[in-house]
Amino acid sequence: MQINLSLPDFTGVQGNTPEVIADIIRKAIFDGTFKAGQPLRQDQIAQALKISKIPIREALVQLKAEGLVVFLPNRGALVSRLSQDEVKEIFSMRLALESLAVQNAIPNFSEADSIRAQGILQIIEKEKDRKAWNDLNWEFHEILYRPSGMKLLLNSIRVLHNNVARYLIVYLDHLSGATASGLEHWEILKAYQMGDEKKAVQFLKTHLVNAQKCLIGYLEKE
Amino acid sequence: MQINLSLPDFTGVQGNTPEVIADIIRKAIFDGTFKAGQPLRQDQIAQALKISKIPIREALVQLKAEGLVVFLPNRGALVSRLSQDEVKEIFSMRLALESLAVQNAIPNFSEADSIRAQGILQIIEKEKDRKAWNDLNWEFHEILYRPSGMKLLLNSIRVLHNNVARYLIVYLDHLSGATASGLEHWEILKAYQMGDEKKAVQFLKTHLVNAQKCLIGYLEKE
DNA sequence: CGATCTTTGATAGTATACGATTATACTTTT
DNA sequence: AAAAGTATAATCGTATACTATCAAAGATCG
Repeated sequence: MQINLSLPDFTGVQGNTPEVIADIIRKAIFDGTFKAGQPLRQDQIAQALKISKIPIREALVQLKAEGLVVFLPNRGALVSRLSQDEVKEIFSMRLALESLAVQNAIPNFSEADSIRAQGILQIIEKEKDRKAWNDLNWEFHEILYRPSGMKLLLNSIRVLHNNVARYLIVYLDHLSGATASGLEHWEILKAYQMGDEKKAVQFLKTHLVNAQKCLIGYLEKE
Repeated sequence: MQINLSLPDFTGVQGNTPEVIADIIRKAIFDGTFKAGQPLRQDQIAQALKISKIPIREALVQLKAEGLVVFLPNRGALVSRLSQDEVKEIFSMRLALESLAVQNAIPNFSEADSIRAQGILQIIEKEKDRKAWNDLNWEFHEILYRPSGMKLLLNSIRVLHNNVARYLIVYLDHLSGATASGLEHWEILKAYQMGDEKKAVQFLKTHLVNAQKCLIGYLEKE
């Protein structure tokens, strides 16, 4: 069976192939091309991208390490499913790590950062497309954390964020919660502008707890 | 050139091959067979293990995701080096995540856990071999964190721990610091036994800060 | 008619082979 | 003799080809 699998035409893109492939598959998981629990057929992806399986496999191993994919023995890779407990765990970890980032970022948070963050918050309110909304959402949070200068930390946060964001993008009508989320964003930003670590962490916590509730609620209905 | 690379003879071991290979290479990095900065020649490892390169590469990708290995374009994989900033970052992340684990573990910490932990602390004091010492050290910490029931968290902690532990094992005369470390271990355990989260976290912090000092001191001499 | 065995197709996993890139050693030229 | 250029070797990265494994459909037997 030849499933019509549309993946971006990648012709001699920069950088090493497995990384590029991993990006493509990661995005496909985000936009719902690959749904949770779905098998990722190596031959099929290889055909769609017009390359061999080897770099695909390496990309899948990378995604496995990020938690987006699981391997079953002799049955290949699937898009991972999160249990409720795992979701709670991820949000707990995010809170711990993002609080750390906030504390280290605020002292270095510049006027330029502040302006960029405001700009994003203004755009995001009007954004209807879920995927684009999520990209902007991450961009905002990245502006908050990057001034910490902690690259490893930022990367870990990104991985955790991705793991829950993909559900919010694909499965939820998040736009209902988006306005609340937007208010929380402004609160966090205000705390940043006042250099108030404690408040920033506190609003971050509210923000994460609400997102968690939203996702857990969905998982319960399943 | 045929380097005499001795890796364990792996003959039809259980589980999927790349994982097993990753274990072998990981251990080789810990015991100094592969030193920081050293290139990991795929053909060479493949020969030593009597398999092809493909599973080796997948193992290396896995280790890359764990931060133990970096890939340079067309130059293959190297054992990664940590900068001072990265070391500090890792210890900060460890503190954040291990504190979280402590808080979630203490309510579920059983009498059996307590006895096992004591046993390990008694053995570890007499252990001279660095590698064995480290294994016991991790085993102790795992007993402290596992009752949290948070598997993803535990895994993240393990990865971070590994990243700094390999320096402590291979490059440092850690036995000088081992006695201090031993005392800190007992303090943490006592706090656990009393169910005192705050104290446990506090002693954990001391423990990590001291380990960090030790490692930073070494890196400065380099 | 139902349960178990067998066969067959699909897919994962691995080895081999090859092209591309980079490092090294040697030669040549100034 | 030093520098530059070229040839050679080593190694990475990927494609192709093969084998092992699993799942499902059909066949055989009770």
